[in-house]
Amino acid sequence: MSEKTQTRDPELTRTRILDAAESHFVEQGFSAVKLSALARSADVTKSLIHHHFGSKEQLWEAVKNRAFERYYTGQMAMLEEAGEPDAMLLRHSVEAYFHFLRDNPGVVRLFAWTHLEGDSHCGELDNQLVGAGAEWVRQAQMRGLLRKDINPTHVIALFVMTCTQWFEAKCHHQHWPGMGSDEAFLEDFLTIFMAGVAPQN
Amino acid sequence: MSEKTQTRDPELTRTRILDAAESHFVEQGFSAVKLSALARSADVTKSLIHHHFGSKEQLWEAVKNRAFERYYTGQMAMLEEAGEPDAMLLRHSVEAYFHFLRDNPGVVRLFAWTHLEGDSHCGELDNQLVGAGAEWVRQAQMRGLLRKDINPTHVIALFVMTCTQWFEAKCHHQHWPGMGSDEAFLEDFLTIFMAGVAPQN
DNA sequence: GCCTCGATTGGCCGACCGGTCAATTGAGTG
DNA sequence: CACTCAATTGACCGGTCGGCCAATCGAGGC
Repeated sequence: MSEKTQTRDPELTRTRILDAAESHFVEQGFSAVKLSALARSADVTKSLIHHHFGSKEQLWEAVKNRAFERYYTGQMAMLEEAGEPDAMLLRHSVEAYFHFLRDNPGVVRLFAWTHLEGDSHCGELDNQLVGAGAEWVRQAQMRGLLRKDINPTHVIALFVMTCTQWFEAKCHHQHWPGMGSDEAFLEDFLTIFMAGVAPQN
Repeated sequence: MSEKTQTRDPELTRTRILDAAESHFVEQGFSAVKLSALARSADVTKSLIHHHFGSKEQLWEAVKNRAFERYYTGQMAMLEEAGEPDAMLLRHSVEAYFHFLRDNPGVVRLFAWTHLEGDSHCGELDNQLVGAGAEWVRQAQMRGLLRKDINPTHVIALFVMTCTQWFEAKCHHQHWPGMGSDEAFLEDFLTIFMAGVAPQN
């Protein structure tokens, strides 16, 4: 059978630690996390964490790497199933990205913590992603689907940043007077964005 | 003369501590800051910090309050000198906000740290700001200067969030292929944004 | 010239942090 | 079965964290 009842399972232990660590780091950032509490919530001894990951810093790196790899592959899959560049693709990409972030709040916070730390590594990870997106925009521009007088990379950056900030700073602006729901904001953003990038007559 | 050479100046001490604390907190966030290092860089004893501010947490609150008050009054001043709602006001507001953030990188990071902490207090501070901005958008909509089918608050939120995220996550996307300078991005954003909120024919 | 009271100092404390280590356990190997 | 080696444990360490306190200092009021 596949389920092992063995008392020792280093692989499972590793992921148990990683899972607990991710939730702690996502919630509190690097320096506020205490290894003792982390060990407790992973039902593991502190020494075991050091055995598997070396140090708190290395554990943090491991957590980030795993999360960003998940993010990266998820985005890559999205991008590949996108299909032919037509008028609606950009709209659908924005919607997909927005909903992806909504469903993965952890990754948004992880990104935010690393931004504040000045860690640019995770930013370099999605160079390909952005490059591919920008390339698509460029093609759409040539086909007359999008206006030509804007930097393709900026188009991608604009919607990525907007989606990110919406979820990252939600606690900040959710009390603003007149603020709508996730979907209402997305709809208005898409209205403005799509009209803004459309070819001018 | 105005310059006092007295050995004791509690007011100056307070601001020396606040200044040093702000730069530390901006750089490292709350929990990574060590009071001992902070005291050293403020040229002050640790005890003196406790004497004036009570605890690390209260000092953090004081730093945030001072910074956000500065932010708030700065924005209020900007808003009041804005003048009559004409076609260019929105564009100029975006430019002004963008450049304000560029020239005050500390406040961006301070906002970001508090977002991640889940502190919604500073978000409530600018309810009036956003309310006033949204009201202006509403008037512009009625005058036919802006399209009517979008939530005014979302218009404000969109450009605020974009400017914020641009500076907050700069380390993340500055290596993206094809990314332009501050001004180049602002120009493209304004192009898209202004075309997007313009009345549709 | 005291006297008062806040400003300021240095020394100190208990808690707890991340990390180490020697010892034990258990699963695989031959 | 014995041997090996990684997994796992619990006790422990040095460092330093935020915070406290008694003593000293200095400016201003009477």
